[in-house]
Amino acid sequence: MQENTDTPMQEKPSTVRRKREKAHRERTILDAALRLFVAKGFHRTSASEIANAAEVSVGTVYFYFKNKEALLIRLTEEISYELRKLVGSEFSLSDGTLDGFKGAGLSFFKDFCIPHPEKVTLLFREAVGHSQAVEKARKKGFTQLTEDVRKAILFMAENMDRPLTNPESADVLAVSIVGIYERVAYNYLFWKEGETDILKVGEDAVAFLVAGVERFLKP
Amino acid sequence: MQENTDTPMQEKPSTVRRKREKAHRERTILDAALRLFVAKGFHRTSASEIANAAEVSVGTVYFYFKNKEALLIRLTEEISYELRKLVGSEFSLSDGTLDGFKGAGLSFFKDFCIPHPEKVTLLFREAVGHSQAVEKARKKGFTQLTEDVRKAILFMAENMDRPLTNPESADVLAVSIVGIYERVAYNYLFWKEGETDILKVGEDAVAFLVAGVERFLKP
Amino acid sequence: MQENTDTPMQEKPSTVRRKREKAHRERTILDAALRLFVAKGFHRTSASEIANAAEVSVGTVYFYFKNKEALLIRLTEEISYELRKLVGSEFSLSDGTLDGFKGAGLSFFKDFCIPHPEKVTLLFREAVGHSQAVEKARKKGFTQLTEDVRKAILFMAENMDRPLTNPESADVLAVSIVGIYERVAYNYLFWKEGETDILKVGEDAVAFLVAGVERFLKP
Amino acid sequence: MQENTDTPMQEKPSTVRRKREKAHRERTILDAALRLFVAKGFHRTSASEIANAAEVSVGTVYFYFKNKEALLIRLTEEISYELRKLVGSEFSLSDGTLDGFKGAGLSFFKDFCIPHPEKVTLLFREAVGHSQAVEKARKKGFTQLTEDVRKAILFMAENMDRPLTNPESADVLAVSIVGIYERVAYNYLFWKEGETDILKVGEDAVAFLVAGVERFLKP
DNA sequence: GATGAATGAGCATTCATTCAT
DNA sequence: CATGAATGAATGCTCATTCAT
Repeated sequence: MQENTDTPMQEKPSTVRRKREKAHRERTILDAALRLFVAKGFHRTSASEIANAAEVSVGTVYFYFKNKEALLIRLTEEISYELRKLVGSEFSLSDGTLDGFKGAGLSFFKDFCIPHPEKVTLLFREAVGHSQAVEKARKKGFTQLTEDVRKAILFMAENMDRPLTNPESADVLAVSIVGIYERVAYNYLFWKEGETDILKVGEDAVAFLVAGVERFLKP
Repeated sequence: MQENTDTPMQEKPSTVRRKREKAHRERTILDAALRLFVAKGFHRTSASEIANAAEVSVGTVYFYFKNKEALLIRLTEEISYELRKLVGSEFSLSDGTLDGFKGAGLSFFKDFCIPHPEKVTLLFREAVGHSQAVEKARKKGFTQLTEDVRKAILFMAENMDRPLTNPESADVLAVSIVGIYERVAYNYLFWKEGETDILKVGEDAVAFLVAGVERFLKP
Repeated sequence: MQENTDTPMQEKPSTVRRKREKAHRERTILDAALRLFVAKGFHRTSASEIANAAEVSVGTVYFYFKNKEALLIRLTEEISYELRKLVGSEFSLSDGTLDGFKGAGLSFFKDFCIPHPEKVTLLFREAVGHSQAVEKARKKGFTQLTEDVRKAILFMAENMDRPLTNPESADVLAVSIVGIYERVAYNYLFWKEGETDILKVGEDAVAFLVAGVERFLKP
Repeated sequence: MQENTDTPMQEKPSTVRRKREKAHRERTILDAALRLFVAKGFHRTSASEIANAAEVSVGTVYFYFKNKEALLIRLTEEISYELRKLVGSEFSLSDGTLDGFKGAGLSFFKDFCIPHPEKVTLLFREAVGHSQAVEKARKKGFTQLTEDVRKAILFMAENMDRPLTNPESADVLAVSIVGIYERVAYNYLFWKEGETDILKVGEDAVAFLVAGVERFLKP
């Protein structure tokens, strides 16, 4: 049993590979679960179906995840995080101008909804109406996203030197904006029969919400 | 064979009572189901629990409703209809002014969310993420409500002699507004820890959305 | 309330009508049950389906028949009786000659199977494998029919002055003959794909069984 | 990486044992089901009763068999196959003589009915009058058995140099013979009160049917 | 006699989860 | 770590039967 003494604390190569494989397995399972949850619904998807789709055994699914719900929670968290990172980075990229704010909004439609409709479905449909644990994750995701939007409004207001008439209103505005994103995305992505230009729709929605925000900024 | 010629086609008293009782049973079952679905979630509510809560037998539940899903669909339809009637009547009461529009919006919070939080929960949480049949009912409810809002915008625009810069945008505005209502209601009713003055919040939300609408009206 | 005194013991006209109507109702229900049992199977036919088909209420079905099983038993008995009467009368019509015996056999195919395939189905398929009570009726029907055949054999033997080599064998012959009728009918009526001339088949079967019987007659 | 080259493709001992255990479980369940179906009837036997009798859990029953019906179908198939193998082997053992033909017939009573009355019951009573799937299996079993008998007749005819007067009649003869076996077995095994010597009965039945067959052979 | 709403025992089936191998 | 057979609680739903009207 020789230890690699040159680089202490360094993990054994085999351990590294193990970790990579482990991460890979986890990913595969999560991807399969996402696909199935969206296609058939959480309740109509059984653990063994997920296992099949991921080409592992049921036991393996339960080795990586405590239970089926844990998969949904994990997906909810991941997607929430992804969305936040995307929108958040857009906001921080923006220089606190109205245009930057608009850009971030459009990015939601362009860079999230269009390339990842299944993630929209999971967040806005499949994660809804489950146990407290799932609801907690969903709430956390929405709350953080709302908080990001709220801060962006505040930052923009400060940057533009047009403070909010009532700073407390920022929260309502943020919640409203998230509500707009949510419903507009779901509506035009899944409920509209005719092919809609989601980007055109997104532009209108963003114009609408920006005007709403301006209403709360001092002149 | 004497016929009651005064009131031809009048049903026998006993038949009338039967019908009333029948309608009453249905109501009782629906009410019990609503209560349980909201309290425990649709899936964690069993048919026999509903029967118990309604003080009837399981068989009776299934005599009045094809299956458990039918209860959820029926509740979704009923609540959607109720909401539409409320908001719609407010809109039609409004005389096509911005104030009328605002009033209708506030009414949603004041006359629907506050007195019937359980209906909000059913519509915005429990009815989500189920079979196609439920989704269809949910879609229909939202679509009709959206349509009402859209027409209200158009009517207001015409009445104020400030036509929409782009009439096609009315749909996006309506969808956005519904999204605001939905998320604001859910957020402040169920997710906010501190006691929030939902009416205050509603006022801000309405001010926000009205400003958004004005942005699309020609000056 | 005048009584018709001319013909004492005569039933009141209204009572007569009642009886006729009662018998009619019963018939209608039995016919509906037969149709449904054959089409869907006994277990897959519900009492209310029978009621619907007979255009009466479930309660009425249960007024005339103790339970669903009673319908099956009654049908089994009726059809057994009908079959016996037909075959039996043919046998008694026959003058104790081989030709008479053959004629009775052919009559089974010609006058029973072809005009009433549904009765064949009930007797040979639907009445099988149920409760003891049904099995008892089925057994009785078969036993009596077998007994008729046995007596016909004995009568013919006597009449032809060719006694059975072993009189006790008559029973086995009769059972065998009934078995032939049963399976040949069922096979060619329901299991053969191609259109078979059931009468041609019947002739062969009868020739077969008559030869078998002759084997047991002294020369 | 050493390969066991002596016995390539040999399975691991544990795998082999697993397979044997699996087969054993299946057998145990089937045996329990057969016993119960015959004793109580298919419909009056519940899945959990089968599980109890087989000393496994309900889930295990459903792990091995799609549903309760699948058990009945499987039993029908197995018993049909067994019967065919027995009778078929007897026929093929027979050298195409009448005696061989008789022997095969007697074997049905001696080697099948007497040692396995429960199988007779399943085939001739419990498998009757169920869904299309069961009927299909039953039909297949009977059809194949009939076909075996038909071929035996033809073979015998050829071997004895006494061709059939009408070759097409062979099918009717075979069907008739199967009918005789079926009803004679069921009658004397389950319907006769007095203890009957089934072998004596079988001899008479076989004598009867052989005479019937001879009637169709040219002299 | 006729009705049909109400009953509730009964059952097939599913599926999340575990654990011996 | 991976497997997949085994578990059994849980539940939706049916339907024969009753009985008040």
